[in-house]
Amino acid sequence: MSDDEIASIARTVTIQDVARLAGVSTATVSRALALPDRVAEATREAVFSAIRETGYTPNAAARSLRAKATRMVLVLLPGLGNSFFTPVLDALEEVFSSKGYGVLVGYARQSRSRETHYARLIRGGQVDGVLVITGNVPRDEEFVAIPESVPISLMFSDIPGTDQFSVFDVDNRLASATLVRHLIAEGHSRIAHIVGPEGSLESHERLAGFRDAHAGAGLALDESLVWRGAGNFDFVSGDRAVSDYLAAGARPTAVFAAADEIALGFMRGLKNHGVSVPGDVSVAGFDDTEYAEHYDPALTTMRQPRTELGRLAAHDLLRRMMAKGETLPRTHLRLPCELIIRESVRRL
Amino acid sequence: MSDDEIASIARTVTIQDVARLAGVSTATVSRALALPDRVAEATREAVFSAIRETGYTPNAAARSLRAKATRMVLVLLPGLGNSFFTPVLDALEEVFSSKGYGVLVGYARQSRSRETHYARLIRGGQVDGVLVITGNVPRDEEFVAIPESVPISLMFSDIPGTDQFSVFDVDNRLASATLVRHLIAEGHSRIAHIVGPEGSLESHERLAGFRDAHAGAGLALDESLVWRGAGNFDFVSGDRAVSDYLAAGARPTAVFAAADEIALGFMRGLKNHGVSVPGDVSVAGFDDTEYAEHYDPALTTMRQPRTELGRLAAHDLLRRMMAKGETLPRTHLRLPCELIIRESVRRL
DNA sequence: ACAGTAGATGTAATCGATTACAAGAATTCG
DNA sequence: CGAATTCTTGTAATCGATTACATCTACTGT
Repeated sequence: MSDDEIASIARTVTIQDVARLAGVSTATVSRALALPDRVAEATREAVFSAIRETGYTPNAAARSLRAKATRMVLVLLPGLGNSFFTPVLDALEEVFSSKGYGVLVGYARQSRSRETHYARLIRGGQVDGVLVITGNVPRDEEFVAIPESVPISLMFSDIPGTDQFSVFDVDNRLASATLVRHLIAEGHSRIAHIVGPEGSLESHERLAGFRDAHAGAGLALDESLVWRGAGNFDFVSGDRAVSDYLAAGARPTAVFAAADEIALGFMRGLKNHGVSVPGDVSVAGFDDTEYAEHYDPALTTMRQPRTELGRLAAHDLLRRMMAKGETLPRTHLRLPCELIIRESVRRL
Repeated sequence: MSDDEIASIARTVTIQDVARLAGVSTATVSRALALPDRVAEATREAVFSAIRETGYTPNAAARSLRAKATRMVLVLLPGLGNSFFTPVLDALEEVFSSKGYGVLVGYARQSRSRETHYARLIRGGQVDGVLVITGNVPRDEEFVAIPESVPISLMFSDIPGTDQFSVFDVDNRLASATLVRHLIAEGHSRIAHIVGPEGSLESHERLAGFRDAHAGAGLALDESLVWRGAGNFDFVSGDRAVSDYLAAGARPTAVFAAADEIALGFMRGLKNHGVSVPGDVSVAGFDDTEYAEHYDPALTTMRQPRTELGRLAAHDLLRRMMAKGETLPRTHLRLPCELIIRESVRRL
């Protein structure tokens, strides 16, 4: 006990202190830690005992400086507001921390200074790798390019026109079409779509899939049933779409929202106007977030394999970070989505 | 453009490169950056121009080594499964990143190796401060004490018997009693409580508040209406409590769940058995997470000021980290909760 | 018994930025 | 005009760990 107490009060313990106590050089201490079988049994024990006695922990900054690696990855999210991201972050933390990497989170909300902050982090060598989730790669005020030595991967959204980054996503267009085809198969022919936020590639792709399904079924698409104006993948945007529904001349029998949160907000708003789901109108979402299953009514949706994609992206990034020097060819992994049928869609 | 390209391809730029290009010493470059008015106008411009040309960004590890500070804070959460934490993390990231600090997230799920990992991070000087949200301070395999030089604050849950850390929380007992008093005021006298996970201080306090309210109102408490067995603050635990409800001899007219997620899971489970809320039974939660408002029926609950508590805790930690050397007296901040009345509780 | 080899350990350079100290240049003032 | 003061800049030590290289010891085989 007194040992521990001393250790916690004394000035930070360095490798010098350990070396002195063990009666060896700092090189030997370092080796005992990094390559235990390259030091003699007795020495090793002396070193470990000294380490225990002093409570020594190597200084990360010194190690990083020498090794040119920080064992940190930066995960950039658009914010945590949407529960879509939580299992992703969960999976990432799981994999990275199990390999001894720290996970730095950054929210890439629309803020210039914040973007600069994160660009600096990357260019300052503070992180060994970056995962950009549904967003853009940060640039600093001088728009200086990110060094290629730091591997960057994108998740859930590609950046068109670049071949520079690895991508882990799903085929939003195909998944969207599959879902809408299901609605059609259930007997719906007047289907509306609450489009996701403008400027988002996923929104665009899902809308394309919505059109594909109509075309594939030889169904005419009423353009007045394409409801734009969602500011985000959130409740509020869904709630706002209620007015589109109420204003529609001939009301749709089914509504496909570009995301679960939008669908939930929409259904809640509908309820306030006495419209029942799926009695009066069927509703489907996209993502299969945790709340989709537990909402009342439980939501029919497309499941994105978020946890799996997170794990795979993490392992891929790990591989790249290890491959010091050579740059591996970019990975583009697309995992299939799965149609989850629940209560919010009724057969006509 | 060619400049940027060269900068991104060349080996990492150091202060030496900038000094050489600007025709000054590294000391001058460093000063131009840190104390601009201590270098001559002309020199400063030469330095900045060289920095721009090379795309130089100071190496964080080198700076940390010298400065003995990393400008990183560690935020330990029990996991992100519960949406309770997202606004907290949001607020923390907001404050810290605006002050140039990076936020490292760690999930303190029950895992020995993970705990060791984070304890090492702290002891290795990799972070300047720590925020432990609803959990314990990590210890490594040797249980060596955390150095006192790293400020640590706790959020939402105190660790009884310690005076070592600052705490930012609410009076769970009082808030719980207030909520239950509201139920009583609405005419309920048979009230059940779905107790939170065992071993959690908040669970314990909320149960105490539940009892206080009964005692205060001179109401006898039927111990068979204290439902334990929740594994966590989650849907599943709420769903599990449905069997307690169904098995109850004389059914309660209101149920107070120790957390919103539990309440939501409980209501969803009830629905599957044809029990309606608030028609057949009233339900109240605790926390006021985002979904409480948007659920159907919208949930009556106690709001914890999560964002505000997050901001205040962040600023306090920032102050402590700046105060290099002296240790400031610990802060214990309690913010009041607010009763949010919605649809899930019916007047009897 | 001795050259050759393997094993263990120490010496010192190195990573990149910061900063105390020194020194030189420019300015002020009596 | 010379001394004192202020500005500006450079030199070199420093932060703590890693590692190439050198050195020394202890075996091995003939």
